[in-house]
Amino acid sequence: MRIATWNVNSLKARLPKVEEWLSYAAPDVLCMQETKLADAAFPAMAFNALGYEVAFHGNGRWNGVAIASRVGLEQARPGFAGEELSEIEECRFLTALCGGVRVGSVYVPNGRAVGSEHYEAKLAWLERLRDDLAEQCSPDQPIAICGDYNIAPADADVFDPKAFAGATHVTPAERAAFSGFIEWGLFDAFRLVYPATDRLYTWWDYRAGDFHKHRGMRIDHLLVSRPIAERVSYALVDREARKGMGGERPPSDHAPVFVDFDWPAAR
DNA sequence: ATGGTAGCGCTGCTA
Repeated sequence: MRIATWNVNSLKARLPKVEEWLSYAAPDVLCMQETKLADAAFPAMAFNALGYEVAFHGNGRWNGVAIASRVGLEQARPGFAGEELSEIEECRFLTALCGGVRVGSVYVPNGRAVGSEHYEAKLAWLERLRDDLAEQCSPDQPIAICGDYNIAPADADVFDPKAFAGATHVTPAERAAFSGFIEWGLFDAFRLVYPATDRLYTWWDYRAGDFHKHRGMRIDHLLVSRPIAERVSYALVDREARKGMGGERPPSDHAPVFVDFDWPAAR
C-alpha cells in the first residue's frame, strides 16, 4: 500500500499536476492540504475518472484538506470529533477509513512568528489533534496521520539550523508537540526508511531561488502506528514533482512524500 | 543581500 501526502498549494491551480502525479506515482491514498477550495468547487470527477474516491473539507481561499483513495473511503469526518461544521473557521483536519487504515489529512497552522497569537494557536491546535487521536483511536490500530505539520522535527530536517534561529517550525515547543505524537505511539514513517539521512526536504520557499539551492525543510510527514510501521518497505520525497516545467505555471512549494508498506488492501 | 515568489482576487493577506 502506498500512502502519500502533498500540500498542493491550491488544487485549482495544481489539478493537472496532481492528475499527472497520480497517474505515475499511483498511490493508493493521497492526502492533500491547502486545496484552497470550497467543497462545492471540489473537482471530484477528475479524481473519480482516475479511479479514486474523494473526501474533502474546505471553505475556499485558504486552507482546505482532502483525501483521495482507490482502496475504499468510508466514515469521512471533517474536523475534530464532536466539532460542528458551522463552528469550523479553518479547514485543517479530515479523517476517513481507507483500506482498513484510519487516515488523517492534516494541515497544521503555520504559526507565523514565535510568541504571536498564531504561534500559540498552532501549539493549541497540535494539542487538540493529539487529544482527538487519543479519544478516537488506539495506537494498536492501523493509523496514518499525514500532512503538512509545519514542524521540522530535528536539525537534520532544515538546510541550515542557524538560519532558523528564533523562527517557527523548529522551536522546542513545536518539536515537543511533534514528539507527543511519537510518544503516543506513532512513527515518523520517512525516518524508518532514512533514519539518519539529512538534506531530505519536502518544502522550499518560493523566494530567493531556495528550491534550486536546495534550501528547504522537511515539514510534511506521514505518522503511522506500529501495525503499519513494522510493514514499511520504502519511502520517497518526489522532488521531481516540485520542479516546474518550461512554460507551465509554477509547481507547489511542497513536494509529495509517500511511504510503501505491505498491506492486504493495496492495489 | 532583512530581500525574494506564489495564490487568491482586486487589497493586502497568507505562506
